[in-house]
Amino acid sequence: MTQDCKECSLSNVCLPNIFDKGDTKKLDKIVSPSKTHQRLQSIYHQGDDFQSLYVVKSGAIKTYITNSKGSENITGFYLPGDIFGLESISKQYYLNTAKTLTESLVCRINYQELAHLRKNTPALSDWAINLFSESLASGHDFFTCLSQHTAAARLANFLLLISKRTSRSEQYQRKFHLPMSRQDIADYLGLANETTSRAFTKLVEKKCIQKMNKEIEIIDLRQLKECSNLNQRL
Amino acid sequence: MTQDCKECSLSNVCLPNIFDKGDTKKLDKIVSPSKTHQRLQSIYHQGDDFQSLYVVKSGAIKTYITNSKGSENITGFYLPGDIFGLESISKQYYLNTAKTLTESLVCRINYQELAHLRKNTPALSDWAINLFSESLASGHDFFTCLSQHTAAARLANFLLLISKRTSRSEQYQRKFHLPMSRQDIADYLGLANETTSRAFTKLVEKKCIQKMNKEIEIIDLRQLKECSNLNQRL
DNA sequence: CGTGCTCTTGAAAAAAATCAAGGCTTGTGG
DNA sequence: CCACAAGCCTTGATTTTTTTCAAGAGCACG
Repeated sequence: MTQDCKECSLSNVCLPNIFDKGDTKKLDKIVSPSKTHQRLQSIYHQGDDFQSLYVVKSGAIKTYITNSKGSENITGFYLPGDIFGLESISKQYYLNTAKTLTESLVCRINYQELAHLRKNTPALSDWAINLFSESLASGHDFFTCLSQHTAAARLANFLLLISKRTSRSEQYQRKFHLPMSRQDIADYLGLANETTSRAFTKLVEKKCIQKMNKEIEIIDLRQLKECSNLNQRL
Repeated sequence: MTQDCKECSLSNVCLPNIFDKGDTKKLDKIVSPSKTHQRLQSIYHQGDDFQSLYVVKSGAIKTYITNSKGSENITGFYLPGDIFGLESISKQYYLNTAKTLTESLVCRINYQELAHLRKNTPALSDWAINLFSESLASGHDFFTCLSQHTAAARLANFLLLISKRTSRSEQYQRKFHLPMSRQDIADYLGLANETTSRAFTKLVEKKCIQKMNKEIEIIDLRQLKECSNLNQRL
């Protein structure tokens, strides 16, 4: 399954206008044709040699490390348009394992070749640096999520984040789909899955949200923000 | 208090060998002379326009956001050699507030001018990208810290991280100083300060560590790692 | 229409937060 | 140099929250 980056529906998200029409050919050399992965398939493993960055075209990805008790510490969820693998560049091995949550389409970018292309294309460096900063910013959001004390506050925070990221803007998407299981959310928030489930129930009882399995609808955004405990001046 | 970057004891950490001797002059133009900040002084505030990155020369810095209950969610601690402010580049305003934990010496790097210099100095882009990846990797470490369930596991993780960062290598420093208060650690780990204090006591009782106020000594590294619950294959 | 999941709920046990008080440090001023 | 005050850290007792263990409900799929 091969295709050009310029044909890609995500091209404006992924590589915004830094190449001329002709230049996308250079890109096609370093980007492997995107590949369909079945549900729960690993893309790379913790400890593998770092070679490539990846972009989610469709579906959803989780990255996690396994702790000594055998349970997963989830370190990130990635949705369409997101790039993953960035944190592994400096150590040259993957710091975590990446696995699909649903059937997903993923492009692979050879990092060596990207770095080489960057030398002759200064704009590519600007793009990369901005991308990194966004990635740090989204990590920042998740920190605040985890440092909340109560389960309901953590979950409210989490839902707000996913809602915003689903919309790919500063707006909150009112209805959205959670591609991950309750257990994955629990592993991400540092809670037991039962606690996560009860936190969902609590948010429903408070009439902040409605849910139909993995379909979430925010009914009272203001109150959900209140539950999240975040200072929403910003 | 003015000085050259090439005279700086951190120069190999901060800007490793990418400039010729003469080239550091270019740098001196964009780096403000490092400034002494008193204890608990703010360097920038959440929401301020983003203008500069900062490097810790001595002392220690915390970044935090204030939640709706008025307590602090700490998003990072920065030790000598660390750069902070990176997560604010993409949004162009500071995502958090930075404050000194102790009297500190901090350099300010004007970001606009750095970006400009980068255009003519490709090696600077490589350096920047590596720096970002390291920053993401260290955020990654902290995720795993927060997603531990028990207070003692979180604290053990935290101490291991600080120990490693203090040594500025892959080694764990056996004796080290914690520049932050117990309350700061608690705000960072998402715990009450009493719980943090009790977790310290527990690690001492288990003979993992010894402590004298803010001076920590690891007596049994293996057991401390066990407490941290991390899978230490890597 | 079962079978195997995930998700939810309940009850009991464990952990953490809260409230309260006392001890230890540090810094200041007599 | 000592005494005292303020703040930080620790500990205890109680309340609240979360985890754990157990079981049942709902859904997806063959």
